[in-house]
Amino acid sequence: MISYKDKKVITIGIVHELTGLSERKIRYYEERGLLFPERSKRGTRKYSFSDIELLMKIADLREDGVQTTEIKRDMIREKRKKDIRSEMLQGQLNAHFNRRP
Amino acid sequence: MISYKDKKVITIGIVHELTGLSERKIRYYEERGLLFPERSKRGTRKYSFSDIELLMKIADLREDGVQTTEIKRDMIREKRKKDIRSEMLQGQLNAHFNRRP
DNA sequence: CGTGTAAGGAATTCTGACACG
DNA sequence: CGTGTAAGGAATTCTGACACG
Repeated sequence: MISYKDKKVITIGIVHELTGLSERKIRYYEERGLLFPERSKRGTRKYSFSDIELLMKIADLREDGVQTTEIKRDMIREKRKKDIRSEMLQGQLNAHFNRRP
Repeated sequence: MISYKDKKVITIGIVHELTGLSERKIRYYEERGLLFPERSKRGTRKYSFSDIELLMKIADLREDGVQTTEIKRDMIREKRKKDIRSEMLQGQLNAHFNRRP
């Protein structure tokens, strides 16, 4: 289920090229818990294409004056909804095929 | 038709991490015309996931003693075949729908 | 709170070259 | 031919801090 889109391989300089965001901003949004780049052996941050898309969304929201705390809250809400939907789907599949989960 | 797989965004250090090939080898295969990374503004090489897959194939062939010249020749042959196939397909489509290309 | 900037160090990348085989 | 390595410079990245608002 994880493809190229989620592989963390892009350095912060390239992310800056791709998004136009300053490295300061990119690091700050991480500090606020909005995204989680991996680290290479020597400690440099590595981002995925998904991270880049997320950063663009964050940039849009920030332009509208939305604070990072609110952005984080919304992200958590959305994730919860998504988790519930996949739980329900899984439950229905179980009911049909397993009888006993 | 171009997706994340072909976007050139990965620095040589990460390519080395991912493939296990030395930077020397990676640059040399480029010198021999086997792959074509892009350059960032400041001149650092940028590779795609496709490039990484290609590098793994090259590494396998090199292990079998195949020279870079032969590898290049084979790659050109394959590309030609592929081009011909898509030309033929295009021709058939034209014949069916256009009558006159 | 969100972002810029100067600071200093450590790690990265680049090129051209010499070495060996 | 294919690859390692030492060399020197330029660019990158990192962290912690101060500034402003």
